[in-house]
Amino acid sequence: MTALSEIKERFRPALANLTADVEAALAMIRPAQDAKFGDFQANCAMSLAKPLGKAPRELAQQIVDSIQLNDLCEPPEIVGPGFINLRLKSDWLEALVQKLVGDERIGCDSVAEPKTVVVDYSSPNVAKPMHVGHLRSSVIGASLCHILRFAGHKVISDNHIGDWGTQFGMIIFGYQNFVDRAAYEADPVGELARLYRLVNQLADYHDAKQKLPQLDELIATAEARITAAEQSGEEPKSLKKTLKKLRGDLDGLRETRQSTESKIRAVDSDESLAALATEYPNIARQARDETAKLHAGDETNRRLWDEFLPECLKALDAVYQKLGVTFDRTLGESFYQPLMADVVADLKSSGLASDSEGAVCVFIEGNDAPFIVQKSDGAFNYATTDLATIRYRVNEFSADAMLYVVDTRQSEHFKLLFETAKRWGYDGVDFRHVNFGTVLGDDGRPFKTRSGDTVGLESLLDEAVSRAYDVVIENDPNGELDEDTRRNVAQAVGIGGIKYADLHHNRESDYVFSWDKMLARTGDTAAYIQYANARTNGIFRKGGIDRKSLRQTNSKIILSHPSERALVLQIQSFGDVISSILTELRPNLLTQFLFETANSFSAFFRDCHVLNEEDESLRTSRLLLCDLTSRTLRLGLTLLGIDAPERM
RNA sequence: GCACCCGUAGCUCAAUUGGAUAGAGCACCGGUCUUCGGAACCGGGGGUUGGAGGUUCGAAUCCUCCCGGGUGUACCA
Repeated sequence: MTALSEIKERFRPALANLTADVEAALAMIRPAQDAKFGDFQANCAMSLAKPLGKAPRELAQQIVDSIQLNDLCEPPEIVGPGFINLRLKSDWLEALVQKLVGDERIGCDSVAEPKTVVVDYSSPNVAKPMHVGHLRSSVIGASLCHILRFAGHKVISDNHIGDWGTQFGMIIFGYQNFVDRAAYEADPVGELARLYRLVNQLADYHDAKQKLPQLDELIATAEARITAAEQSGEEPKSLKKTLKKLRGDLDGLRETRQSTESKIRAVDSDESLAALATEYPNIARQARDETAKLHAGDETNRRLWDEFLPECLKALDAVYQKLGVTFDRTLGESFYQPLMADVVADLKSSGLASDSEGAVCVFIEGNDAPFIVQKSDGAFNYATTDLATIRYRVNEFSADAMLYVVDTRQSEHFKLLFETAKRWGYDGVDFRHVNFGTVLGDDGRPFKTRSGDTVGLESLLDEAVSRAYDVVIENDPNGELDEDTRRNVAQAVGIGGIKYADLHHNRESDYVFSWDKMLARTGDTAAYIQYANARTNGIFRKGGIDRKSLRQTNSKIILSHPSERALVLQIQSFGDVISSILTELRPNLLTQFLFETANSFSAFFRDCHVLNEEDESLRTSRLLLCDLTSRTLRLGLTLLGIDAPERM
């Protein structure tokens, strides 16, 4: 229970008499935006008044009069157009906190109806090393799993890895033609990654060469259009617009041409690459053929796949270990291959899918592009896999809900997927595309290295830890921490910093990646919250106080100072925050809560002495608050997937 | 062309989904310290929420138009 949930229950019967949609009205009872308005505010009177033909303030008074709040709040105030301002009575708040100090869940109730939720996140392609693009999916997905599980749901986290796509054909082809045995023996995954890049580069090269003349043609046409428009005698206003559009197109084409050219130049300027390019003019098709052979059950390719895959998985595991992310299942695309033909046959026989231009498609009205479940060459694609996956998850796990923590750019795919799945019979499943924005560099473009490559995730994590280690040393000039502790703190602060930076942004927006902000010694960072927690630990260490037995004393909580009151008011809202996250799936609500909690603690710590407090009962009460704060911070960080070092 | 998204302080981002005077962090300026842990705390300046209309008790949020930017768009995932 939280104060807010209790207030809502008191309001419920009164509001039920006034509206059919009680939940909507209850949702308008909220924490006060400003402390001067009290602790909570009910904003429902204004919107309810109109349909009832009443004056809002009058209605507010009527609501207040019909509710029993004496024990809970000071007399409510009706202000402005009809706000109802509520302030908790101190003894009620003290009694509430009294329960929290002995409660591992910090007042957060388990959900009444636990659901089976499959969370699909991270999902890298095993053929290429993980990069910064996988960060958000992994971090947000893992955090949502923790939170859903904590709330009482049955959660199955699933890493839907790409282990069957066209990229694998590239590796196989590369391995058969270009492998460096010694390098492969020493570091199989490193060599496979090199082969992938090589084949990809050569394929891109030929593709670029082929496209260049077309591009030049397009550019010429675009230029001609601009000239024509300029001479068309169009009205100035609309001409300006037309020109702007045309010039934008032209710029885009030129940019494409430039990158196309540089791909060609990169190969041409390297003698051995150029030779390979000449030797393998059809490398893209050859790689595709290897993929097709693999899918068709070719023995050699299957054997290679069996050989490569465990190595790739091992490499992924190493990254996940550094990141501190785990999965219940790792069921990749290959796992669903045996089910694919049935899926398509089923869709066809039920009339959902039909042939079009040689491909098997599901058409959803209102969408231009069809949902292609089988390509014209007979191969299946990710749409097919995703449908097979849905069927499997419902059959095997009895999934009630599926969350897909995937880049927002794939929203159309999921729109079509969910719609198709519903028509296919899975309309009882709660599908959610938990979309997120792109990680940008400080130039506002997707985060890349200086040379234009994507940033490898593993090196990113290593750098974070190493930078954090430098900060740890800097902050510990007297060497109070031993080397092991230093390393642990660096790990927690570095990895935690990356995660926190990611999670504290609203997941739907893009954000700019910044080392300085993530690991800053000041501000809204993981380190700030970890530090607040470490400070509370310091108090118990210094006081030689055993926290377990402290909790068992069951001493009375005394709120003698506004900062104490503010701190507990903040902490008791933990359950409200968790329940918001359950519906909105936004971990940034939790980072915000933790930052505010750490802030409130700092104020409390400044204003209220703990160890030096002479009044024994007040001292114990404050120690209990320190313990409660620390447990809240630790639990919150854990739910984000961030470690909370004992000291730092 | 069509569809979707975004534009908030110098910078990076919030804003409980229509609530009261739009908030944080960074940066900048000024302050706190015989430190229960200074990786801390307090104060200050900084805004026509891209622009113009509209809807209503009330708009950053909803509607229309305009300006600026991004993404996706038939067989990659």
